[in-house]
Amino acid sequence: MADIARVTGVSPMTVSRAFKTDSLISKETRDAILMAAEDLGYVFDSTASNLRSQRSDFVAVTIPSINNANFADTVGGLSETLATRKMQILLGYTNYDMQEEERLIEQLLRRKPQAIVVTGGKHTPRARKLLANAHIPVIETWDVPPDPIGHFVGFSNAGAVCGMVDHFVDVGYQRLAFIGGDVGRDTRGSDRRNGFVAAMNRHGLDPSRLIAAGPPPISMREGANAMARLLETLPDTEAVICVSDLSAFGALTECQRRGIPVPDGIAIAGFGNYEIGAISVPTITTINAFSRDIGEKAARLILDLLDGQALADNITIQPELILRDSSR
Amino acid sequence: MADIARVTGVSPMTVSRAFKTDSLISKETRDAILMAAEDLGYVFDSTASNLRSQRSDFVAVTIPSINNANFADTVGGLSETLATRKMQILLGYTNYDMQEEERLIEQLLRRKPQAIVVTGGKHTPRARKLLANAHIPVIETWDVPPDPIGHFVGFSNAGAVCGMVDHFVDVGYQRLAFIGGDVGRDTRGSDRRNGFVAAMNRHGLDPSRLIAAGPPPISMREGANAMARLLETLPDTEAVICVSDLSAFGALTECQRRGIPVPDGIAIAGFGNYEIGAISVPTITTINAFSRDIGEKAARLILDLLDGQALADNITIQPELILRDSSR
DNA sequence: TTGAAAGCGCTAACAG
DNA sequence: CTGTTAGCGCTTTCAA
Repeated sequence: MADIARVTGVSPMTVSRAFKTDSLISKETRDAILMAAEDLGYVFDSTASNLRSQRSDFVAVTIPSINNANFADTVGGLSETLATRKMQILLGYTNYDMQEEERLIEQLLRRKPQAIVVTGGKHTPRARKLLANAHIPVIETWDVPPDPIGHFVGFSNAGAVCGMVDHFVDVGYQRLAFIGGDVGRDTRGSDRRNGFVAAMNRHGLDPSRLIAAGPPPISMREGANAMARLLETLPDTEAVICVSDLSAFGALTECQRRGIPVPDGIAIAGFGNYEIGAISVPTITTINAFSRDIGEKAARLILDLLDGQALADNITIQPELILRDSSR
Repeated sequence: MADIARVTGVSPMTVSRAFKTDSLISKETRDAILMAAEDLGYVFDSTASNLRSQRSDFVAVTIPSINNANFADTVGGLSETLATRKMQILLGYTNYDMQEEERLIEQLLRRKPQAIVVTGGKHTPRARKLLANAHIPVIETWDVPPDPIGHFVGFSNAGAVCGMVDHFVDVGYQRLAFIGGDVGRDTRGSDRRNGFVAAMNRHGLDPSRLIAAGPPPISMREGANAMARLLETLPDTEAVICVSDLSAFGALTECQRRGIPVPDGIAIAGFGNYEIGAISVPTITTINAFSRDIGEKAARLILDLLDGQALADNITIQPELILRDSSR
């Protein structure tokens, strides 16, 4: 900026002003400065700007995995909405691990983000403390935390699966199974499994047909392997709910390889409304959790909180059951 | 740090040293400082650190879309390899748009990253200038640029598809088609299409069976729609190569809906070795471009360049043809 | 092994 | 509309 100021014959402060859209500065001065900047190959230094003004334009976001269309949609919604205010996302992956999440949160907070968005409502005690002490908006997503740290934008994973079980029982299925990950790591998957068990108990049905397909996330292949185990150990199962559409599709392919018709031989459902479930043959019954909406609403909430005009602290999403050809 | 220094009875400089792993400081002093820091809820300020030391721990990365398993794998490889040196990724999405890429590159460079990784070898002139002037390692990926800005880690998209056409012609297919996006936006997709046309011409076959399925990226649904058009307008097509496994799977489902057997009625191939092609029924012939390797190798190249000990400027990947059940 | 002084590049605050 | 001064929180540099 000093160089530009020298070339243009103004003070560094005026150069600084020329790069802000709002500040009052004459058009000619600004044009001359911007031209000189381009000439000199000047690149604005956000680091110095952030340090001096004590406000970054970062929003920190942690997701379990970058390679998941649902979380990608949430990040997309966040990113696009925050871009309207020139805020940038600082993204980290926890790999479905709370310890890793803690490390990541600590690292991200060092950048002094304006807000932080985390996935899920369960964290290590230290992570909770770090978030609470950061004195910035904290948004938990993809869950309805029993004890929110700050704010949340999410839905009940257990409740959503309960609704699906209710529907399946309604249309006459009795021997239902659930394919998910190993318990204890992916808390959203565990919550879905818990919702399955609770709903089965409520209906007086056997809740023990649970297949654990390995550590989350469960791939298509693991869904297929789980379906193979299910068909071999509990061949009278009438319908199976999978923790995601990806594992549900894997399960479907296993049936196709074995010549078992879906849904007449066995019904299959997934979770997450991934594109594959809408186009596979047969299409797959699923639950739409409005991934992109979660991101957009979280971003809007952040902007409102920063403006001091948030209407609500929390946003609860109503997931939608989508009935397709893989079930009756 | 001043607060911690006061509490601990040392100078701020000593506190600073306590947070570096290497620096020489007595064990007792460091322990006391770290304990005081935890007590006070101190969070290290990377912004100030970066400004003073004039080096960030950022590597900037631009990808066309976050919601793409191939690019996600590349970012995963980058991220994990760079994490070994405590470097963090600053990620941006271009949405397959060179103008947007230019804006993004400008924004990312303001953070003074240590290196920048971009997808593809085509950029606006201004973006090229910005990258060249940044005086940091620039890595182009997923392509073999005719005129590299700095370094590249990639493969020839055209060459990979050429190899696939050669194989198809070898095994007896003659009337081949290509399903891709509209020309002009996604340059990797266009390159694949060009590779198809070149190879067909080389074999003296008709290269005009080209279906444009809309602006990239092409979804499963768009692949299905394109296949419907292909079957209606050019029903004697023997095999179709799709720009990605996702569109290939969509095309496959369209055949299934119409009762057309694959590969006996028509053969289908994709690109990218997505999980879906390995598990669908039938499995889908594809090209493995080693997405994750691209990221890992780019990261390793960056680390070597920063250490001043890079063995090679560029890394050319050899894509691998994977023959599966969707083709003869 | 520790400390003192200076300053990274920008902008808040105030003055004109 | 423009300029001056000071300082954000750290680390480089030099000294002890």
